[in-house]
Amino acid sequence: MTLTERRAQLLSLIIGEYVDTAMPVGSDAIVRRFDLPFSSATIRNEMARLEDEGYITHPHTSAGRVPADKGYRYYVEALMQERDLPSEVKQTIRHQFHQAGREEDEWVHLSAAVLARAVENAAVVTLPRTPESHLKRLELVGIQDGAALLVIVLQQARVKQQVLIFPEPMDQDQLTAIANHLNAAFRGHTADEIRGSQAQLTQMEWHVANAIREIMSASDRGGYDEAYLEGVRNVLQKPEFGTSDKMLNLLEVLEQRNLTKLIPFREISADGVTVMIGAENEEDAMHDYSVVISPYGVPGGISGAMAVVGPTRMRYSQTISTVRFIAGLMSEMLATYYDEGAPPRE
Amino acid sequence: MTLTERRAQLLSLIIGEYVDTAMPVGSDAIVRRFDLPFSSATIRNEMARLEDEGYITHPHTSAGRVPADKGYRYYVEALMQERDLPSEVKQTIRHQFHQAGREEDEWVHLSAAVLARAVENAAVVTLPRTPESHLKRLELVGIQDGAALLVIVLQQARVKQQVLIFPEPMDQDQLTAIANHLNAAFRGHTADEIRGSQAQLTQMEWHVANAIREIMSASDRGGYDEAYLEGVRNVLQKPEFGTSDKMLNLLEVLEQRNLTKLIPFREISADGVTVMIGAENEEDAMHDYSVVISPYGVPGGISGAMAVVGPTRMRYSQTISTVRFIAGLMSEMLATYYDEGAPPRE
DNA sequence: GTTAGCACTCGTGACTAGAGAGTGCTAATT
DNA sequence: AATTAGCACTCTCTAGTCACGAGTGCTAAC
Repeated sequence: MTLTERRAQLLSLIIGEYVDTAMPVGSDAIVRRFDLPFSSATIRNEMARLEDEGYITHPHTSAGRVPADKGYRYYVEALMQERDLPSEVKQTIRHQFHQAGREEDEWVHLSAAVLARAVENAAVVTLPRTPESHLKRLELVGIQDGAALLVIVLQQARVKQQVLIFPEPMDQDQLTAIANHLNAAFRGHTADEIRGSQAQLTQMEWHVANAIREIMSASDRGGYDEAYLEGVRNVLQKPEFGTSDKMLNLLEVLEQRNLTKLIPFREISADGVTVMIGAENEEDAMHDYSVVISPYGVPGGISGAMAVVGPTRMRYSQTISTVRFIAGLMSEMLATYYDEGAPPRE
Repeated sequence: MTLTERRAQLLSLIIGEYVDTAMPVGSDAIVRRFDLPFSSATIRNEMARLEDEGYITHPHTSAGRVPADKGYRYYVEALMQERDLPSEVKQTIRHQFHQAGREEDEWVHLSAAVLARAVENAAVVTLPRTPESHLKRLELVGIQDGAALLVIVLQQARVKQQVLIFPEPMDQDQLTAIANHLNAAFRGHTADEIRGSQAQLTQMEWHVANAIREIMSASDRGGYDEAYLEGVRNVLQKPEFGTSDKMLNLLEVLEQRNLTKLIPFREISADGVTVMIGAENEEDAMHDYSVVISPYGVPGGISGAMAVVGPTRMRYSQTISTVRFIAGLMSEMLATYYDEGAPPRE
């Protein structure tokens, strides 16, 4: 399924030109533009062959050629050379990144914004999740007579909180006592272990333990369901969309944040960047869009995914490099702070 | 500056019709549509007067009339009757709300989504903020040799976290000692009080205290800067925007989340709903949009704002009712959990 | 294998004409 | 004085026509 050298070259030129201009490229135009040592007729013949084999198409007779999904695919696999990002760009991105605030959510949000800006498309970054969370510490702080704030710290520096309502008034000393007892009983445990625990608990303690279990389970389940989305505007600006229905479809899917459906997070290879082009994506609404997606995180530990979504007409090389770079940065940051190894049982 | 009874009626009809159809309404059309006891010529005369006085305009000669900002303003002030939401609608909204999760951020996010859906426009909800935060409790949990997670609980059940890097390895006992000391010294204090404190601190303790101060100050400053935005799609769907520049302008402003600029959060009246119509908003990008905005929260305590953004052609009555209702719900929820009264100094 | 030549196809933009919706004005009517 | 009928006028919108240009596909010659 390989192309002759010349056809490959030609495909590459067509894609390059089309990506830049968003206009179908004709045989004549391309000969003049690149000073090819062939006539336009030759190019036409070659184009016809490329079309026969499905790499490019025609919007209609007598328009130029437009790359098809298969053409982009071949380009990404065989023709494109992924070059490193220019160091100024890297520097800029690093700089934007170091303005990150203190919370993990903020990093995720920021990385989505930076990515979207860098590739001029929409970017989606999921919250990272841990393989299975272990309880590190819990705290109960009274806020009203019958209510307390439950704060739990999980392995990998994740903090969760919830307001608990008690059936009867509790003072801070009682709360502290409960917290101490539960800390002693459950430190280092997973949600499942807490469920199966034989520890002797008062009714109140049991109430709290229940809440803890729920929060931890939710945290284990969660992850790819929630994500930050940035740069929708970039996509809408592209000339190929004139408030068309396609665009609204995309928006609909993107906005409901049901991204797991939309973007094949599951299919991503464990390392490196995956590209899905147009109809390769099962979701109908995505048939005119490509997704460039990469996992990030610490091997065997905390991990998430980030993706770029844009029209199939996309600068794949640059996009892939950028996603790779930002995923790397994010992984670094997480590693620095959260690489804890096996959870201790103190 | 009041209108005659009939002109007011007419204005009301024009607005009603235009809001529904998005098309300029003509004298003839309106007579037939509503079986008015006048001829279209009479209506034309009245329309001409309304136009002279600035309540409606002409896109061009020989098109029907379109309400002007001033017309909408008059409508909102004098003509519109705000009716209570149908109880099914209320019930639906309440139901969606009660699926809210555990964290305050989630409530805010959810309320934006629910609001956007209910009014079929974009919705913005700021994170609520407290007047001035008091430290309630802090916790240090080691995560690596030289790093610990600082968790601080503020008055009103706000939890903040940050990873702290120490210049030298610390074990959990040392961390706990620091936390205990600082808890004793600073419980109930504000950021300023911590800054001015005379407490004797070791170098490490001082390091931590600094971080606390910073986090608290940031939390006091913050608030209106960050917000959740939902339902952009609803606005883009409206017939009046065909990927026009106006739309992209709006998107640009909305997406950068620099909402304080965009929406006059400062001008909102302490209670009740404020409406800004078209050019009443100082921001140029907003001249074709109206904003319906309401504060929410606990009087004298935690508070934020929520707003609906849509084209000036908007169902003001329904929008106002909905915003009022959802702001009320949100306030209730906050009050239930966070109404602590004056901060205790234990 | 490459190229020149040529007929053919479509989309685009400019122009025109007619229909439709609406206005504004005037003069007649109530 | 308010209302109405009548009418000329304006402007948009749509469809139709036309010429142009970019492009293709094919054939025959190099």
